[in-house]
Amino acid sequence: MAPRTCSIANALEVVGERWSLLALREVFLGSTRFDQIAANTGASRDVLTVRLKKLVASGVLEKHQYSEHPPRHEYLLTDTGRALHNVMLVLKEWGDTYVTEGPLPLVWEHSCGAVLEPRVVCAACGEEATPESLTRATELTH
Amino acid sequence: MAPRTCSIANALEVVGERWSLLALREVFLGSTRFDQIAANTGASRDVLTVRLKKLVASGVLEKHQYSEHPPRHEYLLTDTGRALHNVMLVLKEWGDTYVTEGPLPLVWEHSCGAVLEPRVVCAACGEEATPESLTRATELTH
DNA sequence: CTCCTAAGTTGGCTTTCCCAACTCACGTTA
DNA sequence: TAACGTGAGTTGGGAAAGCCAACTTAGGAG
Repeated sequence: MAPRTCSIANALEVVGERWSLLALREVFLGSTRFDQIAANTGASRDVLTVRLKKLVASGVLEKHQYSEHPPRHEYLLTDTGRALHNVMLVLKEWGDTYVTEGPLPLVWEHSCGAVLEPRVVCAACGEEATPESLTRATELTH
Repeated sequence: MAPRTCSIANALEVVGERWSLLALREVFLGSTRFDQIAANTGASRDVLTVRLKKLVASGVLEKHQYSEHPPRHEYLLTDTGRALHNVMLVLKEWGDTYVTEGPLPLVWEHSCGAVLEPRVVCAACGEEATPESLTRATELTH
């Protein structure tokens, strides 16, 4: 049988390879240049080249020349890329809670003044979206 | 310089390899047996064996024997694993919006009656957590 | 001139991945 | 009791991807 098609698989097709999300993390944190991204992620330069090319081709990042003499570029988030911020927040929260030991290496403060603890809620009612509160609205064969 | 330590990297250390999240998706969807997971993800059986072992070792899944004669097992989510539901929802939402073309292959309905559109909000104030609404509460060297 | 930086490229080696076929323990069917 | 089916992996061999360090190229800076 053919594997299930779903948007999780599709999303991972774009950002699921090693180093892709970490490269994006760096851009979110303001390290937009190749050497910074390489140093801060630990990715090897050749792989990083391929990842960045793919992220640009997928419309997640764009390569922007910020100096002509000498030619220098930086990688910037597109709207599509900025939308991944959610993913990183939630993944970070899971890592904070279940994986990272000791003090958290990165903490965000929300504009309300509180340390950010992200919650995933239903846009319609504002209640938390738990596994139990969801039912499948499309039938799947399997 | 040493790469940045962060919970995103730590999380990806556990669930960032190819097939890990898709295997978890299957368990969330109720396909808890090896052959089902293999068929529905498309992962090769040897790699899937390694991934499932790692997820069990990491405390994300547990292997439960549901029949003694014949010996049969299924993979069940631990609390740690269930907490990844958020990640999948948000990743799926991103894939739905920016990657998947045509009709969405999987749609959830929330208990409030609406089709689920997940939003990531600050637990303290309930407002959406956007990149602009956040400031770093810890200093990082780089 | 020589040195330095940014942004990759290249070569060589190692590790993973993929696929199909095989195993093994048990049931079931005839 | 022999043949067949099923779940859950194992195994072998080739293809692809990843890692590392060194090299390149284009342009300042001293």
